[in-house]
Amino acid sequence: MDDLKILEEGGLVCGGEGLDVQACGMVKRGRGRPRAFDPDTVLEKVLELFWERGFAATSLDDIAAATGVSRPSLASAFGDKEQLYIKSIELYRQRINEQLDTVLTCKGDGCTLLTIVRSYFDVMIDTYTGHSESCLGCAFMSTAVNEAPRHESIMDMVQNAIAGFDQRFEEFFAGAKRYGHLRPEADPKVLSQMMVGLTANIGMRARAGASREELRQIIADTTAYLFA
Amino acid sequence: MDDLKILEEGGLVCGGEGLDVQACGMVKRGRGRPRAFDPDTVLEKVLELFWERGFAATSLDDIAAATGVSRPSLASAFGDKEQLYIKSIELYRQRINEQLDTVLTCKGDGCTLLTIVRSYFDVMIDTYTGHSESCLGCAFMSTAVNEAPRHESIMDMVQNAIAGFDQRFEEFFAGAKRYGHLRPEADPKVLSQMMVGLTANIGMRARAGASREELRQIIADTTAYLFA
DNA sequence: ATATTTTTATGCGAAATCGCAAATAAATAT
DNA sequence: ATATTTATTTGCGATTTCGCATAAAAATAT
Repeated sequence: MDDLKILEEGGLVCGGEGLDVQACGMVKRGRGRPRAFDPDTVLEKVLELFWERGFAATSLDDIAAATGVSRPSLASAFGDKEQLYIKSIELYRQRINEQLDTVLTCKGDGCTLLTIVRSYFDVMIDTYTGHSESCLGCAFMSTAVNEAPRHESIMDMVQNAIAGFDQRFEEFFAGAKRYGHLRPEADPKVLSQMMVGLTANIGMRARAGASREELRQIIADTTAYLFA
Repeated sequence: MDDLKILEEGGLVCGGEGLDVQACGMVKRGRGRPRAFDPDTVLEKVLELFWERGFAATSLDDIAAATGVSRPSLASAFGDKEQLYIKSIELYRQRINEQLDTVLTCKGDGCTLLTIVRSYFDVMIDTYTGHSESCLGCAFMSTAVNEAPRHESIMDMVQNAIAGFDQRFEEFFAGAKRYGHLRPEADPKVLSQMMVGLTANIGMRARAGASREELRQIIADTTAYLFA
């Protein structure tokens, strides 16, 4: 039964009428009335709202209005407000992690540490400035960190995310060092902290209205200093 | 009349009974009933609440309960919730700025760039971890930045604070360079960004529960890398 | 067809939240 | 003393907010 639920949640929405279940892909629809919305699409919209307004200032009514999904339906699909928030931020995190997979690897020709690091920051700057009219910045730093002291589950998620970033950068620099792209005296842990620091810096500035160009300039200068 | 108000707000509370007005200092009390509370003391408590819970999750009732000052009195003394928040954060900012005055200067003997920078971070780490049972971090980064997109006045304050920090660090490093404490090829602007980045890094980690020792270690390593 | 299962729609209720207004209290000015 | 000024107290009212409970709807299973 739980297995079925997992399949449902992960799956796409089938057309419905005369469509063969097999042709539709993995999903064997369960018993009752089907969802009228796609959870991932809704979660995307939810993330947008929480990202801009923060957790506390976003009401479930706001979310219901923006998604067209009623509060009880939201609750039954995602749990209470805190769980909904966490699921939406996990979506954010997952999306960033996928981009990091793409960006934080050496792709053969003309690929230096500096170019990799800069392509990472390109991704982050786009994320921080690209999704809305208003200044969003980093959803983690700008909204989750705010709530951490009073919400244990959010605190756990934040700690987890930070640890994940740390590990990822450390492995990246350790690899770079192994392949001789890094001076032998450079410490992967220290460079990781620098990366997180620069990321935090531009994340904060982005939410305070800094332009993409401004942020790019900061990154151009600081990465040149650290990695050129 | 406006002058008088300013004097009141800035001044100390006089004992009241047989005390000579002159002996009490600058304050000539106005006409009506005197305040039953000291605005600065109240603002201190208000800051504490906002700092821990954030702006949106802190109600005026919470504040009234914690300070013993009724909501209408708070409103008449400080304005609405947003203004109250801003005034409490300005207190935070002012206190940090005073500490920066103390810390960001060369005090003669055995004073290197590294020791100055580290004493700066000592101050910040104490600020971020020292004021409460719970993990507070940086009041700006953790709470104000969250609200910036939806509150113009808070956005202005955040931009102002960031610009102030930038300027301060730039002047500091420019001075250090003038006196030969810095390699000629080092750029004050770049180092300023590094400082802000490291500050943002530990501010975020502090709110996520990082211990003082953990933060000190990060700072010891990164500052050694940058300034040793 | 009928029963079962799951989702949706509607609405209630209790609590919180904030601004405001009226009455009271405590000081100074004349 | 009396008037004036400013703060405090008390409480109302409108709105928001969230969880929950009940009824209707839409699918599948038998």
